[in-house]
Amino acid sequence: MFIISGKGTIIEKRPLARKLSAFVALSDAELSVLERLHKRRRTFVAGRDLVHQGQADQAAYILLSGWACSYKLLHDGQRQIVDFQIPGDFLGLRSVVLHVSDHSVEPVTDLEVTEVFAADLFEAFAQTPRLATALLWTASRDEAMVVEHLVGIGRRGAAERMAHFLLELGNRLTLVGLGSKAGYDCPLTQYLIADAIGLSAVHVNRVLRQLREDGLATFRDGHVTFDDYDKLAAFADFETSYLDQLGPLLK
Amino acid sequence: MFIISGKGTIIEKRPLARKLSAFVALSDAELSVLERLHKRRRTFVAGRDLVHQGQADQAAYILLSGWACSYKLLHDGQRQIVDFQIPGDFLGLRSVVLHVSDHSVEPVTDLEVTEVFAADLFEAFAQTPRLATALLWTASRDEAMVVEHLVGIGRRGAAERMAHFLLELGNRLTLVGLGSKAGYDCPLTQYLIADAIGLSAVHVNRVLRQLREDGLATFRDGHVTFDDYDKLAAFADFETSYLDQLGPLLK
DNA sequence: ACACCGGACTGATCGAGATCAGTCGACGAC
DNA sequence: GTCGTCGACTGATCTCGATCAGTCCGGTGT
Repeated sequence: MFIISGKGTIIEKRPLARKLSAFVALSDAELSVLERLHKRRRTFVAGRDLVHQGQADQAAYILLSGWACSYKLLHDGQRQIVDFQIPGDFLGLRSVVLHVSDHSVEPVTDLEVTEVFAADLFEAFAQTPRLATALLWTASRDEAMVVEHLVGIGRRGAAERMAHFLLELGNRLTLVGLGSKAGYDCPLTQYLIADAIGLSAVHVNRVLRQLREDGLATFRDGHVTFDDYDKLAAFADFETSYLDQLGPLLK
Repeated sequence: MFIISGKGTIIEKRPLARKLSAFVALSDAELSVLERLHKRRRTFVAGRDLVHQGQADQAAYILLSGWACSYKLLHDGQRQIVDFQIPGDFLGLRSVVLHVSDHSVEPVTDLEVTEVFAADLFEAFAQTPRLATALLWTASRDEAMVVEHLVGIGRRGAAERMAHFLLELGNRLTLVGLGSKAGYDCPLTQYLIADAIGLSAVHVNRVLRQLREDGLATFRDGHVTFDDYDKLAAFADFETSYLDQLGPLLK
């Protein structure tokens, strides 16, 4: 095990730093402020909620390893998964600002996170405004993703939706070193995907089969393979600009 | 014409101040910083886009009067309206942070706005951090609305979706003095509503008829009437908490 | 006075995806 | 070893909402 001493090592070990570094050249000072947020390490086991809809909570989390999902429950028991979180993502940032969580967060796999209290976060912002801007940028990017998700559910057919979903996840994972244009490991079940893209689990299965038979992508045994990345991207009308746009204030 | 001299008058004339004042007691100093943002008044005519998808722009707008909508276009010409903006709302705030707009904004009616450059906004934030927090709160609330919208399209049936849509708009309009539990004026066409809630215009019409015949709500001649507010809210499973939650840092 | 247009509205038909009702294989508990 | 469970997978049927193809009405321009 290494002691974190240099910039490179931090970026390697901290997916959040790595993600931000893809867009801003953060100074050593800024990286170390970021590093100091990672004080309180916690772990969660798969399936037990971190955050409950309606819960008043004061802490956000930075995801270090594992996958989570944020979702909303309807009165009739249906649920809509709003987004999945992967290493480097924040959990429950909006809950902190709005004081009460409007959604729940559940680990998909076992998780490692660092807990960040609102106060620590605001203090870090005060010390390094560029960091605050970088996080505002992350939040805006998250919102853009939700909007894109909305468009998908509202207007795209099931197969395009699925293709778009797989591509977006791939893109995000690549950014933190967990994926490539060839594919990525993916611990999601077909039920989880169904709840995310607004299909029934049955139909998810059929659509996956279709993508497989058309030679576009394969999802099997916890691994997504892009059989023909470009064809898949064309099929899904996948536009990456909402994902990898630089913040103007960060250049 | 009046000269704005007192707090009451500003709140009356500025829907944004009114909206924020429903959640934070802004001081006279804060209100006047807010007022000073309203320098550059502009008007737009219905139908001509303010912001184009893919456009690099530096200014955001505060809506003073009229309605707008933000939408995304798909390659095949379909569009998904992400949200409608009413007086007191920001237009294109996310575009400023991400540098490039990921969506377009079109006036539904003629508009009066004030144009705010990013620099002015950040300067105002530096002067009064509470104002920055208040706007962060607005942005979070907008995101919560998009999420709720996502849940609606993903999981609610057409009629509930419509009911929820009408109720949410009513709630938002009430906050700026343009609506009540009885109803509100609404310049939207059935085509616009269709593009927003992910239905065809034909089906919007049928669903509106159903709500009318069931004695829940009537939308006719540019006016929405809540015939039975409570029954409608129960039908739509309408939860207001995501709309009127206080920010904890603002109390 | 007439043509034209946009928005509300409607009936008939079609189709994507939900739902129902299963099978099958892997794996952990006892 | 077998029971129970969970996820992947499939065929048959049903249904919600899309699509097609109109009508009707109230402007507005000529």
